[in-house]
Amino acid sequence: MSEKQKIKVLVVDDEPDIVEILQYNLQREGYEVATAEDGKKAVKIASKFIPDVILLDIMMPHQDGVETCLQIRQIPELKHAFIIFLTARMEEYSEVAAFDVGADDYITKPIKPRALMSRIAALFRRETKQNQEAAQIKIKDLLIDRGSYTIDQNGKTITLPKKEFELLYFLAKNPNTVFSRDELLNNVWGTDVYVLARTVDVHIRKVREKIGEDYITTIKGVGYKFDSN
Amino acid sequence: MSEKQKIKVLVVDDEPDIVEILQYNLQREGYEVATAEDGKKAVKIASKFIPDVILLDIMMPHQDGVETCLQIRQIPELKHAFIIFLTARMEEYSEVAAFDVGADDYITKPIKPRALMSRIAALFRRETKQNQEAAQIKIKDLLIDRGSYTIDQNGKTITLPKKEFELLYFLAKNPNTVFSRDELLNNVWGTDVYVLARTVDVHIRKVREKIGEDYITTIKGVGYKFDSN
DNA sequence: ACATCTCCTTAACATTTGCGTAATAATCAT
DNA sequence: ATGATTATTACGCAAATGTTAAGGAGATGT
Repeated sequence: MSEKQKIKVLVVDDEPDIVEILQYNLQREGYEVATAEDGKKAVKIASKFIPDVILLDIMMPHQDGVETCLQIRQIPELKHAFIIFLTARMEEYSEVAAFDVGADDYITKPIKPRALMSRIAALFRRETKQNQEAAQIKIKDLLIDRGSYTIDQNGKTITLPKKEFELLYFLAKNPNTVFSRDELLNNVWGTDVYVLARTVDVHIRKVREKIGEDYITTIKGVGYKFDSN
Repeated sequence: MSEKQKIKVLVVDDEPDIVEILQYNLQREGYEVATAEDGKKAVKIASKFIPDVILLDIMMPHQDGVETCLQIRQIPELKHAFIIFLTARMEEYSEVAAFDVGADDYITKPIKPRALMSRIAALFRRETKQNQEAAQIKIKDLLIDRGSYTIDQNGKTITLPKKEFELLYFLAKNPNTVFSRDELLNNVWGTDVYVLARTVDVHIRKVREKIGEDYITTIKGVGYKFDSN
């Protein structure tokens, strides 16, 4: 799967200055940003934009952040979005029935962009792999181990660069199945990169060079497959 | 779930934001709450308040959570109170140190209120202690010892600063597993510390400088791993 | 409380590596 | 044999990492 999927952030604040600062900083960090200037618009936009993170000002005209948060949580796709409240002062904490309605965090103004950015980034850091299953593929005399990014071949350890490893991993995961170059590009490189199909050939060659010629078969006019026989 | 007598919780943290979040949520759940902003005040308040549960930040100025925990355990009435450490960093002070001084559980920040609430509730249903983890790791020609924060390499003693030690310890604890910089930040620095990912590189280099180049391998585009071969 | 020292983080610069492309050679199908 | 497809090689570039240095915050010692 492509890792380049942008994380989507919705910024909701009635002060244009703050929205702008946050938007600028978030976009610079590579997030996809939408904005709303009040609660009602926020709900509307959120239901279509489906953000991963929502920065929500508590004090807003017409409809405050708490009410807005409640409504957003009604939307099934947003049940597990991160909602971070922005609050001017802690006294407003009396209004903070915030956590009743499912806020995940809150930040007091004035907002320090840098700190906020790291905080959001931290939300999406992958959890430790400790609990994660060791993704290994055993096929023929190869042990392809995703955890260590290495291949064991009869006791010999082979290290492959990222693309080569992922190419082999994908083919080995679906043995005896032919994939066209385009299919391989989609599955290994991702759908959002534009690369010549011939690039696959080069990577196939490098993999063969390192593990040997007896694994990946060429089907002329079609593509490549990992052969388990 | 209403008890005849309210369960008393003492919250100790130097960050007012966190204290408030916890206080608010705890009170909403029907707990009686007291707070303290540092370790010394915590001991003082605890001796009068006699809480059933103590939420204790590990990192605090002047007097840290471990020392505070020790002192609290001296108080006869609090011998059997539940003490839960709040820690930003998984590896901080090692769980060993924490459980040595009588902690019952620990929770890593950022704190998700709802999760914490159910965990506290769970404390009163069953008493479960986490498994202790090894204080020493033997791998290759290294003996990594948490207690002394030192590494023995063929009889030679190497002393590492905290961050470098924690980094090496974490990698060595999960050998042959690649961790991205973000994962390392999460597990060694913690989730609420705002640091550039490249900081990891610098620490990796310093560790390599001290123990040699033959332990930590770089997987370009992925991260680092401790290699046990 | 003050001065000192250590370590952490960042920034700047150097280096390396892997990726993608293109050019050329080999192979296959008809 | 010939056109088409794939194999192989080499190379430039961009991105990732390595490396060094400096500033500052917190800890430590006096």
